[in-house]
Amino acid sequence: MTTRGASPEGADPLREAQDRFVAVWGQMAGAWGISRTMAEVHALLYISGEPLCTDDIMERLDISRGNASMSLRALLDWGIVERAHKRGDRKEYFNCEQDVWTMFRAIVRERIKREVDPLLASLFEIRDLTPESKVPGAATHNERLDALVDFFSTVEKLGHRFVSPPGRGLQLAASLLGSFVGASSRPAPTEGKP
Amino acid sequence: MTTRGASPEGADPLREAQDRFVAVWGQMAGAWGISRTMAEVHALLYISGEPLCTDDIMERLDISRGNASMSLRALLDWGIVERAHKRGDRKEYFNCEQDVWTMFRAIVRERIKREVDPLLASLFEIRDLTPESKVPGAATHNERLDALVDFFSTVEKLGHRFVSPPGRGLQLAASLLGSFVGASSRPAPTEGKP
DNA sequence: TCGAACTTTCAAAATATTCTGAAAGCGATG
DNA sequence: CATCGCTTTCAGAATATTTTGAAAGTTCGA
Repeated sequence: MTTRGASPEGADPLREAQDRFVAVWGQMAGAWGISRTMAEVHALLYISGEPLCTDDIMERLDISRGNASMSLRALLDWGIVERAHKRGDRKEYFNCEQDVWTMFRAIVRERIKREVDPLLASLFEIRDLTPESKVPGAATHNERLDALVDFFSTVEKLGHRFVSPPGRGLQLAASLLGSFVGASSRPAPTEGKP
Repeated sequence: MTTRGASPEGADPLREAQDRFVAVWGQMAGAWGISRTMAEVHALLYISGEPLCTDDIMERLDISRGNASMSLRALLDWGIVERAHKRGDRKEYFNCEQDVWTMFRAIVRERIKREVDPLLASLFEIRDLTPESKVPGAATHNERLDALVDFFSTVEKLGHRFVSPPGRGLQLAASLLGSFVGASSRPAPTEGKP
């Protein structure tokens, strides 16, 4: 169906842009430690901006029902997609959080919980394996562990600070740091970046 | 064979703690988008605090020469491990950056370069597919893209600010935000820690 | 209580990533 | 300039992750 018609109406540029966005977002997935499909589902819900049902997603992304279901479940767990319903329709629809800052606050919250907190717990345990009184040679080893503990404690506190208020955590941090953000101030739009 | 002098037990607590740390750090790897082995090699170099050669790493981690070589190369590319040499020894040794803040600055620098910058470039391209003059229905679509562009532009600027100075970027941000960081303040470590 | 309309689950299949080991490469030394 | 000691490369093997699809589960209306 995507065969380009010679007429100006042949291609749908909006659809095309959406597909590009879905692909780009999907590529990021690896770096973020989630599956490509999960990222694509999220991308589709975000960029289309309206509630979609499982079948919409299956068809648009060409994935199986099971895959769509599991990806949606994971997105719900992350708190960046929510269920929605249409009157007189038994199907479930899904809606992506549309405020970017709220979305990333949810992501940060979840990653702290899943990654930073367990890591800190492990670091404490590991440090307790080598009390200097019992393990004389462990001084520098313990210092190295402490340095990591300090670092991740800071990250955790900063994260909570970013996550908890309804306000603009990161933006606030940014302006406090002296950079004025808020206008997108992009480089030349048409062609690629330096 | 690890029997060290008068130690009553065969166990070496320091070695054990190192192994635990290597395992824990390795588990984080998935979430960070790097391979488990690469993270383990890094963990070993960090926690042992001294230069190790390829054979040390192979033996300690029980991995092949090829794997060790590739992981080390990747760590060098990330700029968190450096080559070292011992006099009268032809082997190459490897040294991990020992300052945690410097280490994470390198990581942030690299991730911005590899993930954020290309993403921003793609977002600009995608937005240019749907100028409102040519694609009347694209207004909200473009707004959604702009919201992401703004967000990642902010992230990029903040990142550079954290990365560039030799000082304590994140710590500074943290204290400006009003949280007092620096003491690790967590479940009581068995050993007294200031 | 039944059955239609959906959703979720999960074992097996498909796919992607990581690891190995042997061979090729490299550069210092005799 | 041949050899030695060490490092890097890469095709194929091993392993891990992701996806599918069909069956089981759930919910709602009559």
